Amino acid sequence: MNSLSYALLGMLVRKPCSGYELAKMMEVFWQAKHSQIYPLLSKLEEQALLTSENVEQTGKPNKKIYHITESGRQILKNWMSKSPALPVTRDEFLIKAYALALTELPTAKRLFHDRIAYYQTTSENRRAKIASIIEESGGRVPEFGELQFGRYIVHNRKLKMEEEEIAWCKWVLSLLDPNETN
Amino acid sequence: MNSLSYALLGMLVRKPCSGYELAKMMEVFWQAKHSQIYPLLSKLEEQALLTSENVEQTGKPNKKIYHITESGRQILKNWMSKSPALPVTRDEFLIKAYALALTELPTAKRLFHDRIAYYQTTSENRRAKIASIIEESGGRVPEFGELQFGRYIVHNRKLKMEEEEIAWCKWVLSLLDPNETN
DNA sequence: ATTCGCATGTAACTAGTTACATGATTTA
DNA sequence: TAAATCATGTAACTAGTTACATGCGAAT
Repeated sequence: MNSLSYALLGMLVRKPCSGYELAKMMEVFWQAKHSQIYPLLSKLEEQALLTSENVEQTGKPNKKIYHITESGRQILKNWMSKSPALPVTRDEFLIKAYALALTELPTAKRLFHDRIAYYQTTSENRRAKIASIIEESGGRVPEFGELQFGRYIVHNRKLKMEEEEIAWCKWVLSLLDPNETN
Repeated sequence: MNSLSYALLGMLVRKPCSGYELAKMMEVFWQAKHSQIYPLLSKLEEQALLTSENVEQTGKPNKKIYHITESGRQILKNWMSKSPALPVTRDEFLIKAYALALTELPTAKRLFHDRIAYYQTTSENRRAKIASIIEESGGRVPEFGELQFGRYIVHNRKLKMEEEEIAWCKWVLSLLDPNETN
């Protein structure tokens, strides 16, 4: 049982999903590839933490919908109360920021402008996502105990992070050229 | 050449270091283990991106100090101007937050309180680190072009992130118990 | 015409972790 | 006296990525 296993179980608590859907939903945590997800789902099914159901489709490939079992739910709940492993962020951009003295000013500025553009896009998508969660919850913020609560707080965390990144980039740009308004 | 290679080159631009020191300094980016770092340093030396110097010590084990070469510097500079790979954050805590509905309220609250405690410690260390960088720069904020600039902005990014995490945890706690002041 | 979305899988590889191995000095 | 710091390395393993493989329907 690695953290990806728990992530999959966690998403299946909310609703039964196909591997394909899970791969897309994994974006909130980190982007696991389908080549890692599919074999893991099989393994979790072998361990009876999941069951699967084949769904025939027309015009689209058939799919396998996974459901969490009671023992899957138990294992997840158990793991929940243990103190989590330290987070790891692997971000090449920080290496570039660290070694910034090596580049020319225009290159440095471009790096930060591109970063802002990227996070502007992701944060807009994030706001739309949060709005859709609120909509799904009948137009109000989900409360603890409701299935949507976890999703709601996690996407909010991500949004904050994305907005913070933009703010930091703007701060660095202001240091890069003290005379201009970026 | 993977991102860890560039991270090592980047840190060696600032000053020559031993593998042991580099392993500790890697904390700003992510915590790479020495078992990954030592063999990589050898490989980078084979490729002539680094040179090493043996330093005999008394009372302590001897060490190998690595220096970046001109071609190492060139390769790093070249990589700098390319657009960076997307950041990846693997954080088990987010999985727990997502599946929060599965736990009882006291467990949920403990999870967030522990998280706050952890980031309170790291953010205090971070502030000390930033203060020491400013001190090293003669008591003022380093400017673009100075070697310390990159370190300064990166540690500031980390500090913001840590403070944001605490703020988010407090927000979640306020949702968990709307009647108490956390 | 080509690319995108749907959908699932395996094979080969690279990256990262844990454990093994050693050993003196310093601090709690 | 137990643990932490300094210091470097290898072996065995797990986790994650890239590439291979297939194929229809819809949109551009």
